[in-house]
Amino acid sequence: MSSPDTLRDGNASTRIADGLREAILRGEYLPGDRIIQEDLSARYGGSRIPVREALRQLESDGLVRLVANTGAWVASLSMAECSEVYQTRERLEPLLLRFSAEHLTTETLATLDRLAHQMEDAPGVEEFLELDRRFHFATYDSFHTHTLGPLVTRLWNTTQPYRRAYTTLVGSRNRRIFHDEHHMLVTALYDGDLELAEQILALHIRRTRLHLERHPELFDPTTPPQ
Amino acid sequence: MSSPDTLRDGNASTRIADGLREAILRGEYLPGDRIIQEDLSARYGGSRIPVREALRQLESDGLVRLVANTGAWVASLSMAECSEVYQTRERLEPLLLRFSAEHLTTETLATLDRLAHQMEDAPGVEEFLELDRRFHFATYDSFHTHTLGPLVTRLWNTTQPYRRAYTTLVGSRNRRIFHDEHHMLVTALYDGDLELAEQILALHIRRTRLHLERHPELFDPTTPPQ
DNA sequence: ATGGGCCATACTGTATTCAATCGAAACATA
DNA sequence: TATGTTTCGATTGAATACAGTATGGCCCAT
Repeated sequence: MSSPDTLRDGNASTRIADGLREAILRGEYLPGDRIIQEDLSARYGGSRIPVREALRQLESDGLVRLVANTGAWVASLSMAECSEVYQTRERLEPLLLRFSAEHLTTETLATLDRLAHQMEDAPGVEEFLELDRRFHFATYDSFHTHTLGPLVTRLWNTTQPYRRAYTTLVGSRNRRIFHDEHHMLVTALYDGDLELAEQILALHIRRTRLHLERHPELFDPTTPPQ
Repeated sequence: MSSPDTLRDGNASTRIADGLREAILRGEYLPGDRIIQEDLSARYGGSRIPVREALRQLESDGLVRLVANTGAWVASLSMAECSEVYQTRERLEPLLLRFSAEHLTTETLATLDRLAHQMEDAPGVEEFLELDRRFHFATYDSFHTHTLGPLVTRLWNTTQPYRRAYTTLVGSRNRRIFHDEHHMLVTALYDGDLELAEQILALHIRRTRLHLERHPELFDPTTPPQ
């Protein structure tokens, strides 16, 4: 859905925002890490002005927390907040899936099937996460959206560190049902049964949330300071 | 949900972003209007630096469209995009209502009832829009959310100009059912029937969307230039 | 007239510079 | 020792100044 490290847009702030976003998603920065403007200037080149604009952007994206006159941190979620995001996804993504599925081509279906199988052999956490993301976004890509697509992307982004932490923690245990759900989703899409596809996806997201909720130790314990 | 013209945060960019956001919501700027950085500097004081940061913020909020090296415009929606927002709301707001309704107090219920009745006597478009917004956000306010509340606020904000245009166009025709739905919602909340309340709200949003879709002339006809 | 190319102008993008603020460590005091 | 206070360094916030880019109008050729 997003083309990474494309140097699109001449301007530096977009380049920096994209770079930092990818770095956060890659896990290069962790939730709670302090972000120093000067460091980003040095890393991406340029002065602090475009860095500041980039940070504003990422704040609105929910990836960075800014406090006036104090600094910036990589956003962190409490378990309740993460659950909220997942419950939001549970309502939104089935709708996006429905929109997109109406325009699904056989090539895309083949791709989905391939991705679902590749995931079963994913050697490590990073490959697993990457393939999972590509799988789901492939189911959404057939519909050109203005609001829903970016919204869903945002919800995936803010929770990415916790998916990584969880996947790292539990290894490949419990993955069987995860893969099965993917295959069931592909089958439902293949059959053109959108109602069923929506339900499978909702359950898939819900089950993942319930698994995450079994591990409060992964999350920020602090009550967000309002 | 947001406290307007509170001079919170010492920093200028937040102040400017809040000011411009409110101005757009008040209809002082219309979709498609060009925004000149220097004008905002003059209007809100300060240099262009915080103005630029504010514009980045509002871009992520979906209220402003930025094109590199070219300029900024108040965001405009095609009818399809507006419909998409409404369909998104149709899925999200019932969830938020459910979360919030669990903590609803009798005072809030009384407020809701009062707002629903006040709306019936709203003398003009602005009062009507304002009361409608206050009514719905009052149903959501009892739950302190991290993601869902701001998301819903955002969806309301981006479609605000079109609600205003529609309301202005049709006057007070067809409003009866609108008020009835509000009263039904209050009753369902009063009875503690969350399932029903969710359904009423979803239908309320859906019916509004269908009404809007009868007036394509209100929307931006252009295909967004990618 | 009409279409294409060139230039001026207005605006945006960014670097440099200085001012304001926060937080932590050192110090004083009870 | 515990607690309040002061100072100082690090970092953020913002203004000015300059560089880069797009756009609209003008001129000229057809």
